[in-house]
Amino acid sequence: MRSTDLLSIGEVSERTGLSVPTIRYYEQCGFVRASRTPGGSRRFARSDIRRLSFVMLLQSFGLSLEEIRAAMADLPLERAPRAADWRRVSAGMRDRLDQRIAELARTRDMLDQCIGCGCLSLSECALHNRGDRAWRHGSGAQYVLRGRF
Amino acid sequence: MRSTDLLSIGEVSERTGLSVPTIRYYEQCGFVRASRTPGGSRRFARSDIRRLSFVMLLQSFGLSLEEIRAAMADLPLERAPRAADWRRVSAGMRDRLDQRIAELARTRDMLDQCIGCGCLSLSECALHNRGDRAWRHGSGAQYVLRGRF
DNA sequence: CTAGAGTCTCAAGTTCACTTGAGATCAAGG
DNA sequence: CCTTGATCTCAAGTGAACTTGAGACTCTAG
Repeated sequence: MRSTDLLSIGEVSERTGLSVPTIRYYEQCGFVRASRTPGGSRRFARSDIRRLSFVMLLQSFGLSLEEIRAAMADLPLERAPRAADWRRVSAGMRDRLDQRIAELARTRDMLDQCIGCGCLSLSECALHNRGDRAWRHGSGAQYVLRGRF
Repeated sequence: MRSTDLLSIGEVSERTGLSVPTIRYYEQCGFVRASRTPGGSRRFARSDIRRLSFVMLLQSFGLSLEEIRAAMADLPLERAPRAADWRRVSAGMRDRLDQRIAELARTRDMLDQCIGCGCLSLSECALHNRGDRAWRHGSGAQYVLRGRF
């Protein structure tokens, strides 16, 4: 084991906490690309752990896999990302995170206000209308409006 | 129309932005309870709009319908909630919202730090381990770890 | 060399949160 | 009375994100 610094899918599973099938699924989604042994078993680079951890992090922010794919689009798949690559991607996330924090804080303040003044008219007051752009936007299937981070 | 202050499902749909089938679904979930006309059509109280708006709000925070059900559990279904009822429920949400904001802020700071120092070891550093309680918690099906707000 | 653990692929199942469809019924204007 | 639009119920379909199962192959310790 550890002849080179390549990892089996089981090792990656232990280090990330992701199940083995999930890692295969994520490879299929394009988040990582594993090389293969002559026999056909996947071998992952150490940097893939970082990649997968990042996927999990963005997921905890409420992003869908598709959004995560977009966010990580300019991390090179064919080689281990350099610090500069990570910096670029993470900086974008930082901005979105800031925005989301600000939005939640705004919502909290409005909640305080509505509760405090006793109006409670969530449907008419700013509290609900804060999301106007999103509701009823497209005509097609909407499905879940996830955390949207 | 508007003989009493009861609303048809279409009117509720227009005022909340929810589709008609979704409102029926939410009734089935127990978020609202509509009375019926002799003919069998649903009639909603005005306070049900507030209820549904609140559901949408919590959903935008990333809560699942089950979590929302739990959060709204002590809003009385059989009568229009009073200001005091809303205050109680909203106060609980306010706390969770505060916690979530703090958690996101912490994550942002750690992201800054990791990016800044160049370590980028999301898997070992505090950034990822921040969520330790959640990962690999139950042995059964986990499915999506949604926004978790 | 062999037993057992780990992997492989591919297909099908599952949960959540709805949406879509079919066919019947209700409600109100002309 | 008739038509048109809203509503009803019930069943089945959908998309996302995985999980589970079946059957075969690989790898490594003894």
